[in-house]
Amino acid sequence: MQGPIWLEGGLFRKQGLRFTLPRRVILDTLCKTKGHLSAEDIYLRIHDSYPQIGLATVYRTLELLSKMGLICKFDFGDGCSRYELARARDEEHHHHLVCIKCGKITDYSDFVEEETRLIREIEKALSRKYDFQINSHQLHFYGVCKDCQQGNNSHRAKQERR
Amino acid sequence: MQGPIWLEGGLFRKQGLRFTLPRRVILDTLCKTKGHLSAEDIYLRIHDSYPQIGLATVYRTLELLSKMGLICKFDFGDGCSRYELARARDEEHHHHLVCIKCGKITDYSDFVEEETRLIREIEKALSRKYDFQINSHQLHFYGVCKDCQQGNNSHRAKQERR
DNA sequence: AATAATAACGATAATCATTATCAGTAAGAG
DNA sequence: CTCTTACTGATAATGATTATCGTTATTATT
Repeated sequence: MQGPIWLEGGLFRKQGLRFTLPRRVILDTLCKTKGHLSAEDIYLRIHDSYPQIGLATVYRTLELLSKMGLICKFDFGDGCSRYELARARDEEHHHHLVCIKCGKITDYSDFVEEETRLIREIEKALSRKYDFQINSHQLHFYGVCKDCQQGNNSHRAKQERR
Repeated sequence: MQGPIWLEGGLFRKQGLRFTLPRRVILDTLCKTKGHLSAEDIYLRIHDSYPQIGLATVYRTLELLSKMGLICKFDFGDGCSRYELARARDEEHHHHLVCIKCGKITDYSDFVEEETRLIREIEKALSRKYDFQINSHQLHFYGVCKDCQQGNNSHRAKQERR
């Protein structure tokens, strides 16, 4: 139950917030699993070791952590938001391949250097041209994963929604 | 009430589907407004000239058109899906700037050539490496638009959801 | 043309993710 | 020790989307 950045909860106290058990546990869960978890995924994982936690608290906490910039919220179009730990600037950045059949999400870090360079340029130019203060971006590729190409689509239960 | 590609509804009949009035009207609406419309936006716009149409039909039709590849479904994180006409390969491609305060979406076409070139490369490489058949991609930039930077955030009514 | 088969419709109920409410608990300030 | 307020969990409410169902309209078949 330890994390790198938020350790000791200084980040919270600084803002008059408290670094409570639910918050610690949720951050910890995201830290261990490296992303793509929905609120309910997180709720269920935590439930084993901490059955009293409420789903509302999970949602509330995710919202808070997201606003604090500790986690990122993604929408891959499968009907719910998914969250992952925000990586520090120097850590390895990655983007996502989303299978439109089984919903599986594959991280990739290939090309990120070129990507990042181009995206930085774009951000700079767009900021100027449209007077738009850019905070973040998301790049998702959609397609059919290896397994689903062979008709073997037995991944996520929640396949056919939306 | 005419569109370029789907005219005469050959695309529909080819698949045993019918090119009905609701479908024509919905495509037409998307054609006229160039995108970013939610299902309800579309429903309301159509309602003036075609009050009998049902919201369920709008959703059903959008789903169908999306699967046919005539329109694209986007999720900008504001709590509902948004749709726009799929542009032909040779038409001008664009991406989106999303204001996290007022929800305004700005299209841009700057840099698309470089972008497209890089994205094609990435697609090719990822397809090979991960055995992933890539169909489409989405690139969104999130930030604060001109108006909202000045505290003047009087855009969409549906501002503060999510 | 008459009929059968089926695509599509509109209304409405159901579902599901998310948010709001509310009463109770616990941490920190004085 | 008490007061204030952040936080919690349970539960109700909301809102977007989907499923259901009886009806209508189109195409195929006779």
